Amino acid sequence: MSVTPAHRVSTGERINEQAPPGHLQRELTARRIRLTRQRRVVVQVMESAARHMDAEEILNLAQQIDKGITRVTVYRTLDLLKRHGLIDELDLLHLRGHRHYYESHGERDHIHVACISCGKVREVESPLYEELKKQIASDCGIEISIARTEIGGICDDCRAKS
Amino acid sequence: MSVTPAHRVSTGERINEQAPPGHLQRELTARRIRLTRQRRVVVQVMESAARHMDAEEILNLAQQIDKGITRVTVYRTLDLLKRHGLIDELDLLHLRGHRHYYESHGERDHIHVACISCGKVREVESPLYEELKKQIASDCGIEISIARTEIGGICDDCRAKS
DNA sequence: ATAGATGCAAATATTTTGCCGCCAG
DNA sequence: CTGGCGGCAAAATATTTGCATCTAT
Repeated sequence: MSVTPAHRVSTGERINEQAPPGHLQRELTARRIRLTRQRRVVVQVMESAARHMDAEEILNLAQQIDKGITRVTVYRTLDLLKRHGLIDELDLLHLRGHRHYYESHGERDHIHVACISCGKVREVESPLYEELKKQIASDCGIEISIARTEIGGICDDCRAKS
Repeated sequence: MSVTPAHRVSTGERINEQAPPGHLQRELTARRIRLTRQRRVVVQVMESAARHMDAEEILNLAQQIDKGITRVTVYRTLDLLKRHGLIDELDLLHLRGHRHYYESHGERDHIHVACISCGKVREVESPLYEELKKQIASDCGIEISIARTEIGGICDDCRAKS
């Protein structure tokens, strides 16, 4: 049994390998949630962009598509998506201040592994993690709806340099 | 193999079962860090109080011991302790806004399991978790120094009520 | 038609900083 | 004695809210 590296590093990439395109939009429609022009744009940003964007970045990308989108709408839309469990809110161990990061929620939970020296963030999945969650669910008598794991340390590259 | 419930619920209790008293203070002395009157008080609060306090609560408790402690000093001291890896900073899944919570770091990492309905937070340890961390460390080539897992869901009690 | 969304501006909340006098070592 | 620390006030960030207007369904 081994961890599955997602081979996706968060610095600058803009690829979404996980959720099918239009996933979020379809979820909203299914839930009878009003699809405004602005929500479409924010959702599009969340679907097509890399993970770990903070509200500011999301706003910038959204305004690139449609000037008439305000910060407030971004916050409100993120909150909406969050409440429906469609996106996750992370802090990535507060490595870079107290910003919050958002990412669209894929099928399976993944673990964020960050280097506290260079700031690279990898995402990994592991069967062991799924087992752990099952065990906690049964031992604590809880029906798990959110699970978040963030791990920090020094990566090989950074250790080699020092 | 089974999860070890810590039987410690975070709502209101003020017990520290984990670190020996004076642990933080001794660490600071060992590291040649100046021990001011104010730091002593904040450290005392962190050592003797329950986990999951936000800056506001820490300030209140500190001022109960010593009026002349300001919010700024609390923030600066928390930052100091954080930088030295002596306390952890959590957000507990942002269940109650964007506050940050602090707890003094015990020997072993534990998982925070929160009910998103009633807000209760339990802490559990699990051998499986230790295994998972080892696996990630070797598979990702990283020397882990921080690990944080937060799990949210509906607890039995709340499910029964609805 | 109308419930619910957005925009604007202002309010809140939270955390950080500059500067200067003070104290632990 | 002296370099780091704490207090004060103000700044910088980050997020939320009230209200009037607009729009998706």
